[in-house]
Amino acid sequence: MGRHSCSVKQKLRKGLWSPEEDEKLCNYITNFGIGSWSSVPKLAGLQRCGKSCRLRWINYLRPDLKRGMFSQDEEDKIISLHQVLGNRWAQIAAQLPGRTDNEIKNFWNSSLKKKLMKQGIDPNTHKPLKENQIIKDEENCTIKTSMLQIPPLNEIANGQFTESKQVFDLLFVSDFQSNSNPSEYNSEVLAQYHDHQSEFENNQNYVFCSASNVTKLEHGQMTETDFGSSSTSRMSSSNSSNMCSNQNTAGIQINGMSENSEALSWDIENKMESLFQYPYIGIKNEELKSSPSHERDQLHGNSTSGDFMSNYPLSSLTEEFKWA
DNA sequence: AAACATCGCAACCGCTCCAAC
DNA sequence: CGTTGGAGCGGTTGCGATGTT
Repeated sequence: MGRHSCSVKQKLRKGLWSPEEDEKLCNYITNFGIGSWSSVPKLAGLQRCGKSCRLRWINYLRPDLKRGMFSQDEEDKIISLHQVLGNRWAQIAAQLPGRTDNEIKNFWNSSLKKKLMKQGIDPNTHKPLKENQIIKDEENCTIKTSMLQIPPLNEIANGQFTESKQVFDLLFVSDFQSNSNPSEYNSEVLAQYHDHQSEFENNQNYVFCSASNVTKLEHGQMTETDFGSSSTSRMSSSNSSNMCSNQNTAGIQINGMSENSEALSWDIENKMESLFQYPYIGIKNEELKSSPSHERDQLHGNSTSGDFMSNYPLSSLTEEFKWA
C-alpha cells in the first residue's frame, strides 16, 4: 500500500495552477529559496501540498527552463542517451540544460517514439524492429541478438576462441542491450559467467573488461582499445571508489588496467560494482548527489572540458559491439 | 456546425530511497 | 534496528486544443 496522496490528508487544491498560485510560489522561492518543500505551501500561502509545489517549480516556474520546441541536437541527444540509459528521464534531463525530466518524458512518448517507429527502429531497444528479438539458444549456450553475438561462454573459457576477437564485458553488454535494466537475461549471463569464472580468469587469451576499453593478451603483450575519444588516464585497481572523480568526461575507464594481467581478473561483485561507477551506464543518482558539485558537473558533462556526446560517441560505441 | 478522435502537456499517483529520530 | 516522513523518480491520467469526419 502506498502512502496517501498529500491532497487527501487535507482539503487541498488539485489540478491546474492559477496565475495567482504561480505568482505566490514564485515570490516565495525568489525571496526565501527552496528549503523544505513540505513547509513551502504554508509559508507561501498556498492550498497545495509540498509535492505539488515542488513539481510546479521544477517543471514550469524555474527561471532557467528552456521553453519551446526541442532542437535537432537535443532530439539526437535524447535518443542517444535513451539508448544507454533507458527511461531514466532524470538522468537524461541532467544532460540537457533547461529541460525537465517530465518534458523529455512527454516528448519521448508523444513524438520521438513514433518517429523511431517510423524509421523502423524499436524505441525500446533501438534496434531494427524485426530483428530485436533476443534469441537464446539453450543447446549450445549461445546468446545472440541482431547486433551482437556472444560466443558460447564455456568455449571462451576453454580457450577455443583463439582468433583475434574482442571479448566485451558480458554484463555490460547485457545491460546495454536491455537498456540498463537488470533482467532475466542478465541473470542468465551472470549465472553462466559464474559457472566459468575461474576458467575465465585463467584464460590468457581473453580479458573481460568494462565499457570503454577492451583488452586482449596477444603473445603475452597487452593491447587495448578505447571507445572514448579522449586520452585515458589509468585507474588504480585498488581504489575503485574514487573512479568517478578521477575519470575524464569520457567517463569510462577500465578498472585495474595495468601491465599486470592479474589486475584484470575481477570477481562478479567487483564487476558489478565497477559497472555502476560509470555515470552514463547506470550510475546511481545517489552517487552523483554525494559527489562534490564540480565532480557532478563533470559526470553530467557540464564541464568546460567537453560535453558528454562529443566524448562518448554512441554511434561508434554500438558499432564496436559487433562481434565480427 | 457538431460529434468524435487524437494529441500533447501538466499534474497526479504510487513507489523507492534515505536521513533523522 | 525499526519507524517515519520528505524528496525524488517514473508511470499514468486527465483535460484542453486541435484535427477529422
